[in-house]
Amino acid sequence: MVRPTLKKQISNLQEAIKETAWGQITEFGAPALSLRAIARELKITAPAIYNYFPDRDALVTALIIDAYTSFGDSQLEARDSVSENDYVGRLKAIGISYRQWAHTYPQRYELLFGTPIPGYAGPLEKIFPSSARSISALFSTVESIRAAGKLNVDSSPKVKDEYKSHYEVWEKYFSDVHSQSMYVAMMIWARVHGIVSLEIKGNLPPFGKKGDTLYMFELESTARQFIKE
Amino acid sequence: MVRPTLKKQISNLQEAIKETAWGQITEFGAPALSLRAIARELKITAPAIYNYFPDRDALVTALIIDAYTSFGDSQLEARDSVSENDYVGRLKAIGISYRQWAHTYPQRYELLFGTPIPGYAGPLEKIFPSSARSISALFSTVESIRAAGKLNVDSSPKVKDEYKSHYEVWEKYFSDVHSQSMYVAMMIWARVHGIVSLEIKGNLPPFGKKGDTLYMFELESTARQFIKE
DNA sequence: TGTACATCAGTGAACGCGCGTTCACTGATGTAC
DNA sequence: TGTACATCAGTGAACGCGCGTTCACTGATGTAC
Repeated sequence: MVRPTLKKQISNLQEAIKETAWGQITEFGAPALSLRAIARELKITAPAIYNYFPDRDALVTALIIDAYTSFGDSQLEARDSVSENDYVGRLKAIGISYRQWAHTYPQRYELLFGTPIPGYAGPLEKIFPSSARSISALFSTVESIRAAGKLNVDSSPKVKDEYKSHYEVWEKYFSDVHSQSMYVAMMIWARVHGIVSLEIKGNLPPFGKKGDTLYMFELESTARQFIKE
Repeated sequence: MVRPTLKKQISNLQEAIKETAWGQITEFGAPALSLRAIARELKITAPAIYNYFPDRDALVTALIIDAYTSFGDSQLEARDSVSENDYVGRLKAIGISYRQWAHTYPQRYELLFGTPIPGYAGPLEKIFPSSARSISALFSTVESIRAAGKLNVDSSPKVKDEYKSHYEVWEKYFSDVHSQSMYVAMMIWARVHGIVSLEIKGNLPPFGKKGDTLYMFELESTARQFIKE
């Protein structure tokens, strides 16, 4: 029934296509991704790619999902590397891992959180699971802090009922996360994303690759602001 | 000597090209910017554009400089709309204006602070003056706070001498801004940029266009953290 | 074991497309006498 | 005022390029009897 040899070949070339695509993205940027260029580098012809991906968008979608998965792995790993009731430690570990992943794979970070590829409109429902999983490390940690009564509500944004309707999409995946936690998590995410994305784009020139100080300070400030000691 | 009629025509079409370019960027994104598409929309032929811009990159550079100028105008205006010694007021005004400008011109914001256009490597020395000017509203405000002894140094990141060499580029434009102020200004910038860029890219879905609450809260938190009352 | 057959990954030619840029040109406008 | 001339913004054809995608094909591999 199963033909292992063929199957192996298939998955090899499929992986090779994706790897080459990442190489191209690294070198020329995501918007310049081209099936022909990938084929050229792999020394195959362009139509061969169609045996593995129905069209260019499908390849991009696969890349995005892979990137979210890799990102999510590192986030969850960071969270779980610190004991469950060391709240500050978990938050910091997640934050440090966030920046590290982004610096290791700046193009993947760009692909996930930067400008979308022109002409590409991904199937959100396919992407969302891996996307939600990747952010769940942060969400679940903040929620566990709240559940333990350690969330400093006084210095957190107040949830207004009128905004609850906006949660719909997320509630499907984070039904067990209190909206208060979502607000705080979003705030934390925005802070780390702010520094990291300016760093990656080189818009933090006075600090160059030395954003460490700024970043670590921001993690400390943030933990101090939102977590009761 | 001067031929006003001709000159007027020139500047009209030059402006029209840039306006059309912004329209295209709004509709299809910056990376998809195309001289032929602009010409088509203006009902001229593509080579006519070469009378106004030596090549595509020059047009992009002009767009970027214009965007920085527009952005800088709004920043400086916001700063100067509040009396000089109302530090919190000035910071908030700048912050609110930042987000407003970004939401009014999301594509310009993207062009300035988002993913670069593939294949475009702008002449930084041409762009930097307008770029530096645009961020100077924030920098000068933080510096005036520091000079007045109102900067809360305890809750600000500490400047390390080893990083001073990274300031070179910026020092040319901000020689009168203390490095401590730079650190704080960068931190503030990263915070507003974090929220705004997530909003623009739709990555703040539970809040949608309702990022207001989060944003205003962040401005308040930030002012409270860095300014002595 | 040997042969006839089926599968199907990868090929090569071709499609129609849009792009930036060049070039010799044209024709309206404004200038000089 | 009228005419000959200069300017130069915009034209239209052409260049070489790369792209995504389609299609009929080929030829190696594995299967069935």
